[in-house]
Amino acid sequence: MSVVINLKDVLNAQGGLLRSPSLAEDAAQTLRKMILLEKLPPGTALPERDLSQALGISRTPLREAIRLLAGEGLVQYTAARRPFVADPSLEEINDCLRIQGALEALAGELACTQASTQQIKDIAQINATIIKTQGDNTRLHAFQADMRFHQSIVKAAKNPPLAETHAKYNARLWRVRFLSSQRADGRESTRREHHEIVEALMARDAPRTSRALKAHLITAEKNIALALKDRAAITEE
Amino acid sequence: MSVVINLKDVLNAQGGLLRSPSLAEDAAQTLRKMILLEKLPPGTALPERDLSQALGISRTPLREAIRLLAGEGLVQYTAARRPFVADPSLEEINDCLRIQGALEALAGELACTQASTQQIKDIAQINATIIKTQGDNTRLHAFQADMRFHQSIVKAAKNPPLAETHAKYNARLWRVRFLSSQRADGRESTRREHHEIVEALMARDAPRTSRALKAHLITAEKNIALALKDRAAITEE
DNA sequence: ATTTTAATTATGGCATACCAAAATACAAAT
DNA sequence: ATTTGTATTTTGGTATGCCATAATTAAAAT
Repeated sequence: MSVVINLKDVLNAQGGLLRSPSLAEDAAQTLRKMILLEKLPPGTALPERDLSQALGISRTPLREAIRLLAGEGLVQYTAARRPFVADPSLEEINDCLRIQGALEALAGELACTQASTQQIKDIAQINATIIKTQGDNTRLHAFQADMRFHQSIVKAAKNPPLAETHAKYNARLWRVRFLSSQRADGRESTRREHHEIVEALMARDAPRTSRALKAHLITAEKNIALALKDRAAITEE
Repeated sequence: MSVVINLKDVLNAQGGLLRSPSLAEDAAQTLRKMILLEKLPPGTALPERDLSQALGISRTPLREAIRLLAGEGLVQYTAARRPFVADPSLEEINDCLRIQGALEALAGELACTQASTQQIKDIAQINATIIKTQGDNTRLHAFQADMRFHQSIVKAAKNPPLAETHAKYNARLWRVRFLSSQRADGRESTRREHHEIVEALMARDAPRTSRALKAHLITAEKNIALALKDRAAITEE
């Protein structure tokens, strides 16, 4: 009798409880990160063979991963169906931000009636964390907390399709939002706006929450425009 | 020398200018229609082999088609990753309708500033067509005109990502909206609400347009609930 | 008759091979 | 040197086969 090792058990033992759903989803996650961290800058071609080889998988799941990212708007196709990392114009980014604003405004309204008091407390708690982390030089953590803040509001709306669509636009906007979060400018207005959002939620005042979230997204739009202008100036040096 | 027939030319000659993008997209469109017309009722299993054979293609493009539909929410997966036609609960449908309402309200607002006067005229024209077609016994045409009405508003907003997301929710809601459009009840309120939307657009009054579209979607929500209740009563007979 | 368990089948995930079309490199002509 | 035409290579689309696991059926035990 030969000793048969169950590879899956080994992997599960290694990675704890985190299952590996499929090579395609893993690859999608890997590529997502690479795109957002600009290891794959906007405009980069994504040839199936090279990428699949680089990731150590075959073309089939890699292809599927690319389609997933295309569905999120992170990847586009040329007329000849060649995939490349999306390179959104400022207009397109603003288009997405307006959508995100409308989605979050809806989420805020719904949260006012749907959220449990615990959920609203949690939201306030996350915001408190952001303020505390303010001084840290590790901006990444603060940024991630900010993402969690908005996600928790959407989650509190208890509308799964809304959460799903919101998540897609989040992925699509992650890169530029991270970029903009590096700037110190908007920090104070962000703090104020977050406070207003939390206050409105705690008062369960739907119109006020909606307004606060829309205003917050408009501020984000401005900050991103500034961040991109700075960056363009740096790039052309 | 043998006579080589270029199959693509033959097909293009036959189908006019409509190119056949890929087997996957064709299959997706075919399946979409079958789902919406309930030739594939909610809950139906979608085994890759059977379906691909039925459509005369291999599993690879069929698989891709299914993923596309899953991205639209028309197809879901069991825990064991077996795809089946989505069977949304009334809650989920309402969730989607609220999102659609927020998206269309945004579209209406944007259209007030972005749409050309010609586009607004076109929208009014489409609505006029709907009213004229009112008496026809062929409800399908009226329904399709209604879809065009809403789509043209979204198009006039000149926000491509918005149009894309709106289209996805349209696909997702097509079946129940068609169902609800078969009922005579809401017809008069639909007419009135459409009129208000057109008026608001022509006045380029963004808040009013937004309100009118939101109200319209809430009416749709009510009508769909009634239609589904009727249908449930019929089914259990 | 019901529950357990073992064998069988069905199904999705993945790798691979081939093809047509597009992109590229190269040669020839001007 | 530039352009044009042709050969080569690259690349996405598709078909097919194998594998592991889930679902189903059959058999056995209680």
